[in-house]
Amino acid sequence: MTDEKEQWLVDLLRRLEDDDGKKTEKQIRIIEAAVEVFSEKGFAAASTSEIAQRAGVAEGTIFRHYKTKKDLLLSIAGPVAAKLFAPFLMRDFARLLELPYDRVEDFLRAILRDRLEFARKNMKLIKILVHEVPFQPELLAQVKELFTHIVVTRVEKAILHFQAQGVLKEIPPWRVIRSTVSQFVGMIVFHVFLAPDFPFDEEEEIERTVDILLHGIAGRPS
Amino acid sequence: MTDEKEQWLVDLLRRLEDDDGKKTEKQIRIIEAAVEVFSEKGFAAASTSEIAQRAGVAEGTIFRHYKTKKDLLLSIAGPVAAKLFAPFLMRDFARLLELPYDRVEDFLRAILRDRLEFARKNMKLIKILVHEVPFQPELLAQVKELFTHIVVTRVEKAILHFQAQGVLKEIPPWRVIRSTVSQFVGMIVFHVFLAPDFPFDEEEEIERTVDILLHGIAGRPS
Amino acid sequence: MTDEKEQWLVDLLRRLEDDDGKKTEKQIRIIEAAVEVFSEKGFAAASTSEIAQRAGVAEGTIFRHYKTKKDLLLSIAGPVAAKLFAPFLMRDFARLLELPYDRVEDFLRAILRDRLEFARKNMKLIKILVHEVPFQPELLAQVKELFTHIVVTRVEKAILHFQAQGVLKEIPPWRVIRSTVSQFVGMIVFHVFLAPDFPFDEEEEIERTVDILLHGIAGRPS
Amino acid sequence: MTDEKEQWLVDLLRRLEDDDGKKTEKQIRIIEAAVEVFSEKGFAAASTSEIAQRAGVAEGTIFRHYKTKKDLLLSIAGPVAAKLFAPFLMRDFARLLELPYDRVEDFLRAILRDRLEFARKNMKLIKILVHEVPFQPELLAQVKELFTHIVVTRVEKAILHFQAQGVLKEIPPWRVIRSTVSQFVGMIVFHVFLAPDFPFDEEEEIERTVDILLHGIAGRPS
DNA sequence: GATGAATGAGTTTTCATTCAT
DNA sequence: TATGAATGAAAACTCATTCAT
Repeated sequence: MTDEKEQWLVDLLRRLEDDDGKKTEKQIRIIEAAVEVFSEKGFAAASTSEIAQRAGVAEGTIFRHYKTKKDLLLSIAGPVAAKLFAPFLMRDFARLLELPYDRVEDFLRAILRDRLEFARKNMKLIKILVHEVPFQPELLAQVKELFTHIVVTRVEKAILHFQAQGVLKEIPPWRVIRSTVSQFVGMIVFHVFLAPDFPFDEEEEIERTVDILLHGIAGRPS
Repeated sequence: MTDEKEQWLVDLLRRLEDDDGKKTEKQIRIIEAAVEVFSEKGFAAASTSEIAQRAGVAEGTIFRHYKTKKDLLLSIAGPVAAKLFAPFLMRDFARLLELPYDRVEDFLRAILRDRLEFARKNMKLIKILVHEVPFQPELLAQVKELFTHIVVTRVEKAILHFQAQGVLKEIPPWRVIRSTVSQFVGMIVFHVFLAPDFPFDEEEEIERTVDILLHGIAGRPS
Repeated sequence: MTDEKEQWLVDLLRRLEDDDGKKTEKQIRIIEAAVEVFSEKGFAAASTSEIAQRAGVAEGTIFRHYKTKKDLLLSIAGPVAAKLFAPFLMRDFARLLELPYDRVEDFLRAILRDRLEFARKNMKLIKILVHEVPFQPELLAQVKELFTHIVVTRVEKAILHFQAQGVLKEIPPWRVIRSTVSQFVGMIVFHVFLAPDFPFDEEEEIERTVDILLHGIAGRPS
Repeated sequence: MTDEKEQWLVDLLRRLEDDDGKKTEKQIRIIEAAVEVFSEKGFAAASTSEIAQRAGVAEGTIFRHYKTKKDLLLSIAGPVAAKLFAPFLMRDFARLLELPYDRVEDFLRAILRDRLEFARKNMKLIKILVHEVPFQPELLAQVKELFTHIVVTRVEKAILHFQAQGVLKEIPPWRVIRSTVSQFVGMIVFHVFLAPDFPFDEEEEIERTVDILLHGIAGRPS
């Protein structure tokens, strides 16, 4: 990994932490209210006056902290994009390659468990991000940049490593990524967004999902 | 299948066909323009005046045909929801159960091929549907109703049938559905929406995707 | 009475009768619907499309018969104004002066009875007239012209005649007119518009009202 | 009078006074402009843009103070309804019953004088009220409630009291009320609305009107 | 004569943003 | 820093009127 890329990562992580610091109480209330309203009605249909009302501040106060309504959106949705990919940015991720090869399943389970938890805690933020990405070029660029960066610098390497060990099929890495993301996203969307009341044993769910990802849904030809 | 359910299906299909009939030329231009603008900016951020302009009609003309802007949206997004599930409503689908058991892969490929084609032809409509469903209770209800109906009356039966034949693993049907939908949606989203310029051999893509769905991404422990 | 004035009266009466002749069935339905809608919502708040709908004709049909919406109003409200004053225009009215002086009460009763009946049969039309007169200069002029004409040419003469006979107090005729109109209008408004369900013996009501007009509400100082 | 009723009265009077307090200058200008335009064209035909223009404010400003155009109307017409009946709500009114019986005429004169003055000062407001009451159920209900309340709790008692003293004829109170209202309204409508330029000696006018009300228009049979 | 789709000017209403306090 | 009244541009929607059929 080049110095430049390391720097980028360090900056990002620092920004994410700053995020929660140095904010007045009103600013926090504004963000919270904005998250609520944006996720309920969508960005375009949300009105700053409703946000102000729910935050218990004057309309003008919003514009003291955020130049425009879109600024407010970006200050909310931007960090989520980064946090979404955070696990892959952590130094821990690199150690993955040192794992004994038969622990890959554990790793996939850990990732899924972590992102499921994250999605549950950040439902509204994720809803906002997903809905606004297609309409906000800045967000789209940010997400693409993050995703590409991560995939290129880390995930792809890991996949190739596991393929060399024979743990994964010899198929193009992007296909592995796509399938994994598909299964994981499908599982998370179902449990968090579509059927949040569906009762389930989380650990078993995770295990089954990883199992299907690895071994498919076909029966064993006897 | 009960008569009542058959009737529902017949009604729906007829409605879908009527859809394209008996429309004045201006009405068609309005719909086309609305699809464009809605998919570009999202429903809330789209203005009826821009739609009118692109359709080359007076703004009032829109409101002669559609009582409100939301009416216009629903008249566009409603049918898409139905068409999205159309293949499962066709009589042909029932014949699936008569297939020789080793042809299940062919069937999955056919479905994926068909929906990929549909997505490509209806990109904008699907984008609109997906984006507005969470904000329009009417749409949500419609989609849920369709999905539930189809799953309950048809797909589940097919899955149980194939499981009895040993073609599919003995896991809860909803898990089969979720995994299949996840893989298929992931593949379609990637090729149609995220990377439409990615060069690929469609038939191979389909085959690989079905293969991963059925047999997973794990390597063969030699 | 001068020839000119006689001519005016003759013209008016003829016009009133023509009114109901030579009208197509659709025209009649339009008028009826317009009366309904105008009286329910007021002229300005009434829409031609609602009138067309209630009349069961196409919107364009209204404009084939009436150049503008206001035209439609005037064709409805104008005649009512004339009919409102009709009794004073009739030849019979002139004979009033030949009545024995002690029959004045009978005459007042007859007028009140007649106008009460008229109001009951033309509630909606009168409502329209009253509400639109202040906003439609043409109507206002028409009403003023009619009222002045009648008062000057007929009623005033009658009052002076009765005063000469000692049947009426020696007060300015306009004061007699005002008091009479006030009492009569008050009575009609009450029974027809304000409390149409108030049960009452019409003949007694009329008698009492005329009695109060003539002799007041004061008790007899014993 | 029960406590509850007293409370109602107190509330109403306080509301009427508040009415003129705590209003920004722009708000006052909006009200004034609205009164002008509503009285000139009627509510439905008045446009908020004209009101804004005459008030010298932006159109949006109107809607900051009044949620809808109808809100603006009600905030204007509502209080008028109350003020119209105010004299009967005052504590002074109760003292009427203590007057020497031969002062009833003075009392009627005072009422008439007061309401004549009120009408002159509030021509436009009264015009608006009268014209909109039939089309705004809220207003109608308010007026009915006020009128009924007053009549039942106060006026009727006074009439019975005077009848017991022999000052008024033994006729049903509602008939006394109707005749009085008719005569007074007739007089006020004439002098304020129909013929505002008619030159007259106000005191004499009032006296004559009360005289006719009390003793009628019949001549003294000599 | 009758229709009803189309118009476009006008209406009420919303709302992000500014600014004096 | 915070406020909230004020703005005005733009939004959704209405409707009397026209005109080709």
